[in-house]
Amino acid sequence: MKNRKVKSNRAQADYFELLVCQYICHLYNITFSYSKDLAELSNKILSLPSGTTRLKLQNDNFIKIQPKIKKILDYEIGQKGKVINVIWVGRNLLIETTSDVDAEHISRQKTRFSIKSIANTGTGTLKNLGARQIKKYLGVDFSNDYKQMWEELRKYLGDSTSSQYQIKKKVQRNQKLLKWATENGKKYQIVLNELCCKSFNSLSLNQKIDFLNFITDCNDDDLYVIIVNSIDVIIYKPVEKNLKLIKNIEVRKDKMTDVGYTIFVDNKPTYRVQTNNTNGIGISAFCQRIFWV
DNA sequence: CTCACTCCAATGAGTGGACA
DNA sequence: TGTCCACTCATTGGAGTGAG
Repeated sequence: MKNRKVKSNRAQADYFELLVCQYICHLYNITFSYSKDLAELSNKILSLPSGTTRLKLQNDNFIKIQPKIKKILDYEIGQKGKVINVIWVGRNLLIETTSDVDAEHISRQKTRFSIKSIANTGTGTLKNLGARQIKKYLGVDFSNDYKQMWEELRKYLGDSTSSQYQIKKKVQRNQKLLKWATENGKKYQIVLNELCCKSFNSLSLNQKIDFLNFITDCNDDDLYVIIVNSIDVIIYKPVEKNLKLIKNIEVRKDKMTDVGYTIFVDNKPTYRVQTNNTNGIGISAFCQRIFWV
């Protein structure tokens, strides 16, 4: 898997989600209606570099979580009645929920799963905030800086007419241009990081709690998060992370980096925040990604 | 020197607005 | 009304680092 040109691929995550759907259908005698998607995704993965290894990884990870899924559902069936339907949520409800697979019970209640299948170590991205969420929760409007970054890049290239898309392609193809754009973009990452860091600390405690509850998607009582990587399977219910009796939440700058900071909850480092461009430094929109510490 | 962990980079895909 | 593309949000991989 070393030296791969294509790093990650959505198809792998989609394939994994469908394996879980298929398994739940099999457990409770429900017709699996995504066979065609599963076959197409399998072919897509096989066509990528190290395709066989990628597919094997998903299959191996899947085997590890089977008993865990069954255990959860057997418990939930006791509460909500038998499972009558399985829905592949995928990325259809991106804003509304982080659930990937929903099992629907006869009572119409649901048990939902957010599933992450990771090759090595780590727990995956908890949340990725675009400009809209950054403005909503932190009150930081970075749109003028973003415009300015592009103006500087256009000025350097002497191109004020091409679309951003065209410029992006041009820069990606040329190492010298890419280097310049990256260096220019980094300045803005640092500025945005600083702004967000300051803004967070000036929020009221309730605003901070709202923000963190949004990050963890912990208002959904039916949701389970399952993370499987090379060393173990991690399962938790986000709702159990709901912040109630919290006295202090604050942000401290990481020692190591100027595009990240750490959110401390009652003096315990809990979340790591990373300020980046989403699709290449200096040539794409800004975002913040949140990880477990 | 090795390996685990941290930081962050770069991809795919959905959505909706602009504009023909 | 169809096409393009900017923007948003999700995913995982790889380079770098430091403990042993």
